[in-house]
Amino acid sequence: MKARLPRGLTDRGPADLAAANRMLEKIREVYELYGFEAVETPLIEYTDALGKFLPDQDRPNEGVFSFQDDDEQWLSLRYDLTAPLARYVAENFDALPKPYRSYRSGWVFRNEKPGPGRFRQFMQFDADTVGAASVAADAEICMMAADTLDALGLSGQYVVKVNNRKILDGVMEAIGLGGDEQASQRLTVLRGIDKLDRLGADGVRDLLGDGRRDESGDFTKGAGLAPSQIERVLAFTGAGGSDTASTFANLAAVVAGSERGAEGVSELREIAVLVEGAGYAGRVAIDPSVVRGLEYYTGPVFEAELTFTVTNEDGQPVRFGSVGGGGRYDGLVGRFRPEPVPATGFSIGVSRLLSALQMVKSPIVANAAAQAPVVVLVMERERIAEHQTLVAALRAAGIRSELYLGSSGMKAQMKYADRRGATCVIIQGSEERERGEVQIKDLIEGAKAAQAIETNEEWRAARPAQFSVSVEGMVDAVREVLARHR
RNA sequence: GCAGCUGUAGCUCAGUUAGGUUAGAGCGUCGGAUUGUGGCUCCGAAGGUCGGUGGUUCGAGCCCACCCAGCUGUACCA
Repeated sequence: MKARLPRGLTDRGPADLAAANRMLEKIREVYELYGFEAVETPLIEYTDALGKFLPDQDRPNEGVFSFQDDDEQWLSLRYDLTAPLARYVAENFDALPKPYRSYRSGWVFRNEKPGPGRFRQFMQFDADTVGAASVAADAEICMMAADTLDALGLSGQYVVKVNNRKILDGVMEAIGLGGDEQASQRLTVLRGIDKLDRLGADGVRDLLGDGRRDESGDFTKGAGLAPSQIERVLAFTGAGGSDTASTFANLAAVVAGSERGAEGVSELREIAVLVEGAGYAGRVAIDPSVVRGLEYYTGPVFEAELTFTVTNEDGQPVRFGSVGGGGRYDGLVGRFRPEPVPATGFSIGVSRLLSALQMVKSPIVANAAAQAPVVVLVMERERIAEHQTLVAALRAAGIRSELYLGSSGMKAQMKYADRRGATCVIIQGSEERERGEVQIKDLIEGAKAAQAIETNEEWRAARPAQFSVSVEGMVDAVREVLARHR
């Protein structure tokens, strides 16, 4: 059998795990500080609780991993953390304080085509406030997102962009796409706008009109809007002015004649006032080009974007882009309840944010991995118990250490220690044992010394960077060596 | 799903103007020189159904058909 990792999934090593844990801990601290509390829900939910999607018998795993329970009910792996939270809140509604503010991180799964930076299993870190209809809740979430990015060492390198779905609804109304029968056309428009950053205004213009042909020759059908309708939509996405006042003036013009649009503008204005009043101007900013592709948002929508540039595979500098997003979803919890329940939340894409932190060499994630263990070599196989006492002494002193457990000779053991990244090894053969001593070899110093050595004979004779200490002195000596290379 | 490209050793790739004996290299791995010392150097070894199946041919890694897988773009992403 061939060992192979399913596509779209990934293994993680010690360095990645340690870095991710450090980052998650930092995010958690900020969320706790804001008074959010932890909650965890399972990876599996009833399929119908996750959304309107129901697996059909032919393709039950389209988009979401699904399977049938022994009672034939459909179960699915969660594809985000929002729908399971909605289920949890609805199910425990009477016991929870409202507004209920909670956070959680965990794996989510999507059965979609993977690509660079896109996996079928990935981690999200969410915070949500359920039961607060005020835009103050939305503003708080945005400010908390900003504080989180600051805490991670990204100050000045991000902006949390805010928009309002109601304004777009107003624009749709104004160009005659308001009715229920045009819902699918509205969704096409929404998704077209969402690609603005990737395709530019011209690409989006094609998508809103007849359609667009990509470089492989594949054709994507457009929304079929008339030129005047398209320009009105683009006037909305391009309404961001040089300052907040001009942005709002542009927005007011774009939604002229739509009550819902005006409501959105006024909500957005309220958020702007709250954010500026709290001193977050510049970090949290109004940006009409943010729409988000999801249908369930009902009001404010946000996106956290990193503004520094990275070079892509073609050598072109591009913005790092979005590391999280969210918005108000007043309809989701209400699906399980007789009364409507307002809610708003924000979701961080953990692995994307982590790669950003690694890219800017954030101290939060640099050298997060534990120092490699001290390796005690086995020189006299029949006296393994005595070697074990050396390891035990190191461990008792809190020093990460291990006994070589393979069957190879000393040379191979040295190679093993080298490959482990060990800072030093402990050598006790019969000579040292009889003297009550051990040899401590500093592998890092030794490697440096080796660079000056040319010949093999010299190399073998030199035995660089190693010294003898009494068994009693071993722990202190090892501590010194470790401290030198920390 | 649609479109394009690519499949030769663990990895990166050669494989020559027209098909021609036993398919190569570098890196990596393992062993030895050095049975108690990482590196360097030298020597050696292991490792391949040439993605699969069928076809053309005296003969296929190379040509043809179909299939599979991977990559890239695009769509979908509730």
